[in-house]
This record gives sequence, C-alpha cells and structure tokens, in this order.
Amino acid sequence: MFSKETEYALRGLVYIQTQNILGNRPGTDEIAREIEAPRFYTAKILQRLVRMGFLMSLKGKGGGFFFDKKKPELTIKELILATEGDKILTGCGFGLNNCTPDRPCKLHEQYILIREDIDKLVSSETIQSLAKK
Amino acid sequence: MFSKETEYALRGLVYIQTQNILGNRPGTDEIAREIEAPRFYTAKILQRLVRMGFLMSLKGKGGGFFFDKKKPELTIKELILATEGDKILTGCGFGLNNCTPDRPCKLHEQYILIREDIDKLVSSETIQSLAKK
DNA sequence: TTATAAAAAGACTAGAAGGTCTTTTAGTAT
DNA sequence: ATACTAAAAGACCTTCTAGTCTTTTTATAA
Repeated sequence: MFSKETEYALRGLVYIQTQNILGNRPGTDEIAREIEAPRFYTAKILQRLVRMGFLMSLKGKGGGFFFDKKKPELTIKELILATEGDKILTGCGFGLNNCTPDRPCKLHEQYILIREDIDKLVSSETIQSLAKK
Repeated sequence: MFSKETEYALRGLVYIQTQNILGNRPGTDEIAREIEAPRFYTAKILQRLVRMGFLMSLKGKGGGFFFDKKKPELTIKELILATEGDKILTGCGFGLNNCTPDRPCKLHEQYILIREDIDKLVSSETIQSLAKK
C-alpha cells in the first residue's frame, strides 16, 4: 500500500507524539528500536521530515524530536503527499494514464469509490489522533 | 496501486480478449502499441503469463496470443496474486507486520474495510468481463 | 570551556523493478 | 523444402527504493 518511507514516517511520528504527550523527546535510536525500523534509515527519514517542517528537533544532550504545539494537527494525507506524492489518491486502478472522468477506463467507476474511501481515511486521521488510540 | 507489470498484464490481457472476440490473435508489437506499453517489456510479461498457464500463444506466421476458451474466466485477483503476491490483500495499512486481528494496529479497523472492498472488486471482475465493457 | 551527546549531511551500497536488445526456437505459408 | 514470421529465452542495462555508514555541526550539562 504505502512505501517503506511512508510506513516508517507514519510509525515514527506517532511514536514521537505519544512520547511528547508524556513529556519526552525521543531520539533516533529509541524511535527506530520502538517502531522496529532500520536505525540509520529512520534517522534519515526523520531528518527529511524536519527539513519539510513537519517536525522539530534539538541537537545535543537531551535533544531529540518533537512536534510544534502551535501547529495544527498533521493529517496522514499531508504526510503521504509529502513522502510519495498523490499517485495513490489520483492514479487510476487500471493504470491507464489517459483515464479521465469523461473518458473513463474499464475499472474506473468501481475504483473511484475505493479511492474516495482512502482519501476520506487519510484526510480524517492525524498523527495526533492515532497517538491517542 | 499496482505494479507496472500488473498494469501492463491487465491491459494486455483485456486487449487480447477483445481481439479474440473479433476472431484475431494479436502479436506483441500490436498489443504493446495499443496498450501504450514498452514493446519488449510487454513481450516479456506476456511470455511469463503463457508459462504460468493464463494464456496461450502460437509461433510463426499468423501467430499471436489467445485465451483457451475451455478455461474458466480469469479474475483480476488471480492475475494480481500471480504477478505481485497477496501483499495488497493481506498487508496492513499502517505497515506494522505484527498487526493481527487480536492485536490490531492503530489504522487497522478502518483499513480493513477498504481492503475488503478491493478484494471484492478484484474477485468479481474478470479479464473477460472487462473486455466486454 | 570542555567533554559529551545527539541531530544533520551526505557519500556510498544492495537489491528490486522496470525496460532493452539479441539470439534461438518453432510454426506457417508458399 | 525453404523462406519467412513470430514467440521464447535470456543476457544485459537503468533507475529507484531501501538501507548503511562516516563525518560534521550544534547544543547542553558538568
């Protein structure tokens, strides 16, 4: 469904948020261990997320990752769009690139419904809402 | 959603079936052109499908690809399982590999519903049903 | 003010997916 | 029989995803 990068980002961010709630700022080693993801790869992905402004970090002793509480909640959709673009939400199931609403391909009608459900799900859930579950 | 291989296979097989209905046995060049897919890659994918028994072919003049009319219709699901395994139909949206019904992950409940819809769609549609549309 | 801790940066590697091309094999029509 | 046609086989290449590792920068605590 999603790429590894999106998966690790999703799991990592939810873990960070659950720790933030407890007053902690986890670091890459802890995060990677807890979400069962490769250590260095997780670090790289988190760095990208910081650069994109989704997340904040502090270097040095006592440092780690945390969310800016002034910012609105981060929807899964925003995260997916940033890590792997909109192909899941705009692409056609049949794989015909010239499949448009007026010239739909043979799987279009049925696939549209599924795509809308995916869109609804990733639009309504946020990192913060998942962290509370 | 699907891999390129699955996409080209899907489009190629539907094209072959529509041509079979008209009494034709299209070859790799024609198929690749019509479904807008890379020529040699399409040929390779069709060869694999023949080896897997989904399709038949004839070499030499007047040769090409065709379906065995004695066989039952080929569901999209069978095709997907053969080309990319069952990860789309069994995998977890959240990407947690130890996500089971009794220990569900945080996106499980909602994702399950979408996965079931996908399963229903690919189980009900066949190459033959798509070719008729 | 220095030792230490942790993120940032970026080079590098492995493997898989996607794609190309040439040669071989096997039919078919003449 | 032979020439031609088309699939089969398989080597090869390219690109992208996933993952590793080392070095550099920056902050903090003692």
